Amino acid sequence: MTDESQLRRQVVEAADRLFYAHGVQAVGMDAVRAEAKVSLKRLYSLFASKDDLVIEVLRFRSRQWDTGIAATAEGARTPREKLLAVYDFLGLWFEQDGFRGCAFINSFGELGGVSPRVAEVVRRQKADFQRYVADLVAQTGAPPSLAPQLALLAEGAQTTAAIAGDSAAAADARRAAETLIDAALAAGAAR
Amino acid sequence: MTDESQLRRQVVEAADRLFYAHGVQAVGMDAVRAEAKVSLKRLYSLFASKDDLVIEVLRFRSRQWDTGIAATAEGARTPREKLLAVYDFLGLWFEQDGFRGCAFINSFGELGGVSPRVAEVVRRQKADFQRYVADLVAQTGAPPSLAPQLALLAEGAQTTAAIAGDSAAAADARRAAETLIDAALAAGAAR
DNA sequence: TACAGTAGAGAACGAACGTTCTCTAGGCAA
DNA sequence: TTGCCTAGAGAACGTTCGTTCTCTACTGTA
Repeated sequence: MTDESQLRRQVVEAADRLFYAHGVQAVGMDAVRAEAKVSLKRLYSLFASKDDLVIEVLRFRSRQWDTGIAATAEGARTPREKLLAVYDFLGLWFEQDGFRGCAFINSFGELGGVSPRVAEVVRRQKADFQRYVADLVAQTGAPPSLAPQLALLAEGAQTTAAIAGDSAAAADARRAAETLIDAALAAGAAR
Repeated sequence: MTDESQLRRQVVEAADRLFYAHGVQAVGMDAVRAEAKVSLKRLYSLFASKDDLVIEVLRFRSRQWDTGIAATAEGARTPREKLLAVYDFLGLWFEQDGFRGCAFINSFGELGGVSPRVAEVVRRQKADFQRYVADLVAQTGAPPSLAPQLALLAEGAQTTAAIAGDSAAAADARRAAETLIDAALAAGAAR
């Protein structure tokens, strides 16, 4: 049982590496098998189909994102700093070797039009992030309309960094976020 | 000759519809043939391979984007209004039936990892847009650092609207852009 | 009418892929 | 040791897809 869940994780991580680097459809199940160092039989005993594996990989990425964001927020004290920490987190990520954008956005572009399950997982992930930002915005006392604006910056930074191959988008987004937060707080205070 | 270029356009538009709706790899050349109402032989006499067709479709989208943005800017007088018109353009696009995000971002996610040609076309398209925004920013007199911030909002709006299936992202981006532009101009004036 | 050339329809080919099946070797109980 | 069960390696199967080939019908010309 523990052995099985450990194997599942091993396969999911291997598939995640390959899917992220090359795209889902460009990676065959045999390549996943080789990367995960499992037999094809075992692979199909752990996941009924490639579709199921793809969904599991996305859920895995989702958990990774959550813990990464939470860890970065740890180092920040005020809600404002926690919000800005999101962009610092993005900056570190963009610098990593093999960064190729947001796996959810990529998967949505590739499979969202044909796989409702993929579309749903991606939608949920993005909705969760919107909620996370909205909570922090509420804690700053700024009006709720600030939250989607800050989320837009984060989404835009991910695609821009991926396509331009330049991590500067994180710093750009952070500076824009500072301006927006300060303006929102000033507008609130003036009222 | 004119006949040939007209046929090419007919095929490119058909392929664009299918690729955009379902993703490139989910659409076979036979489906393109059916949608374009051409024979397979003719199809391959117009485009040497599916790869070539994909590139041509992206270039077609690129021209469409350029003319769309230019047309929207027509109705605006000041550089500031031209910048904000970008988000109005996005808003109209998001409302259209079958909107499924930015074709360049989608293609990059699907094929960027395996096709350098696709990655290059996407990169160029996004760089052109950055330049367009930077030109307008310069005309407003705001510091150049404002430009990538405004571009981030546009990129983020496209993915957010696609995934959430909600066109509100355009209005969010527009409001954020107004705030950023005003803040940048105020900071410049204060100096 | 006879014929050459062209283009369409779609069959055919070869490769790749998701999935299943077969064969074999190794471990373990009796 | 003998027999049984499991699991790995990878062959095999059925399908899909990109691309090419074949056959047929039609057009225009002499």
